[in-house]
Amino acid sequence: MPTPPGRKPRKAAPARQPLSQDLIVDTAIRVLDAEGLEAATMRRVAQELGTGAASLYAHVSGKEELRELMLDRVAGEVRLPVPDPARWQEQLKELAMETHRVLTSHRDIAQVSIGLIPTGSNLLSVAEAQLALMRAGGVPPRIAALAVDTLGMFVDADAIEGTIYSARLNGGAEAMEKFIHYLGEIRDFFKALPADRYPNVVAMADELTETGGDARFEFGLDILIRGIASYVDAPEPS
Amino acid sequence: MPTPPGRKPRKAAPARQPLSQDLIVDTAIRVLDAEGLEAATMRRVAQELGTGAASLYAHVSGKEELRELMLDRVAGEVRLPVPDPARWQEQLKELAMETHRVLTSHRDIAQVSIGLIPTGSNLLSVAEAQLALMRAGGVPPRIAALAVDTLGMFVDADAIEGTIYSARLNGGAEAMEKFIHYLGEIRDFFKALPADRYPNVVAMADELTETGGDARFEFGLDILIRGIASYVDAPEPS
DNA sequence: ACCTGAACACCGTTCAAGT
DNA sequence: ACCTGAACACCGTTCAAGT
Repeated sequence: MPTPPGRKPRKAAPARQPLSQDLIVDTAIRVLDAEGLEAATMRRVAQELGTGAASLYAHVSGKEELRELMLDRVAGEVRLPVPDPARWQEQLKELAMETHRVLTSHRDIAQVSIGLIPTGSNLLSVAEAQLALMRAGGVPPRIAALAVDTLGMFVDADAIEGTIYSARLNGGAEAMEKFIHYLGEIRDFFKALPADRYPNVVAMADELTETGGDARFEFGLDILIRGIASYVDAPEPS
Repeated sequence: MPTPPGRKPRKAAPARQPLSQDLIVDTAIRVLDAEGLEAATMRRVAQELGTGAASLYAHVSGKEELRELMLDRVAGEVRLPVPDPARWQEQLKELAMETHRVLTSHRDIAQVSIGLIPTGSNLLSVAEAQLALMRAGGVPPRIAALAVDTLGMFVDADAIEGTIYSARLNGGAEAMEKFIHYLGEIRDFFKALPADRYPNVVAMADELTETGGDARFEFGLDILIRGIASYVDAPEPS
């Protein structure tokens, strides 16, 4: 069939943007934010871009690399402090909370972070900022290096803990309600346990099933930073 | 064809054990230990049992429940202390290390533990033991409840950290070598970074890429328990 | 160089049918 | 009640073929 007059011969149907690593990561994060990490598959991201999964492999080595690129893009949202040596403990806590906030604002992306040595430029900037704060505060290098790992692990773990249920459910405001309801069921379950085998679990059922909100995270953070600070001008651990 | 004389008419070909939840969990853990969590799929476990995946659904509600049952079975291997109030901090540390040891001896099973509220009987026994130690030591209930969460998170996170690479590789002794080699590459990468943007990462490249072994884990544990102990006979945090 | 369709070797879960 | 095969709707990755 010849093209009828007045109709442009189609070149690229919907004038799609050409593929690029940035575009792929953008799209993957959109899917992540909307439906969680599990939904951000190669095939799904490709479909969102109007192509097939095979096309992504020209820009990304595979699923694992895409996930790491997503995490590093997200890490770019973390606002870094200007070190003030007098306030290093406070600033370290704030940075951990800011990182936690950014991670949890992107569903279960923290899943990618745990057990990953940071190599992306934004992830490295966060690590650099943590190290700078501790060095300014006089924390010995070996302790500071260990503390970066420990703090990162703690932030990741709590971020995962907080998103695992809401990520599994459909998300949205009703997810929170469902979680509260689930916690109530757990509390009743704990209270119904045999008191001779689990006396403390039964007795502390209420305390164990309090959402805590950010309090639990801050509690852990406080004792971690307290511990780090205890090595300032002190001998290293044997 | 009639059955030839002297040959028993086949009833159940290899006289297979009938399916049961225990048998399914046993088999799943065998696959886990041999090839890691990712390999322990419904289909794979069923195949190992000489049947189809659909057959498992009569004994287990799905993949998630199977994983939780696997974790609880593994938790049964944790040796629990007899509380000695005078040594509660030491015993709490030992219990955390024992849990860590058991988890890491089953590949990446810790992945299942993080972000899961314990409901299995063995998991509850571990939590009960932790609570008993802290209560014996005079830790206030609210702090003890928070500390169970925090300690569990920390143990899980470090167990994941330690197994993530070996689990991804084929496992075995050469996995460790490969990991050491990978760490060396990361160290070189850190040292090659622009020193103006990442001065501390460059300067501390060696410290940041030390395997640390169990030292890092113990470091975190020490400061966590130190922090918990600081709430004994002290006012609760606001 | 980049993109594609098709294929390969997998997933978890459901369901009608069998015993 | 328990088990099964087949089907459904997915995965990640590879590869020969196209432009």
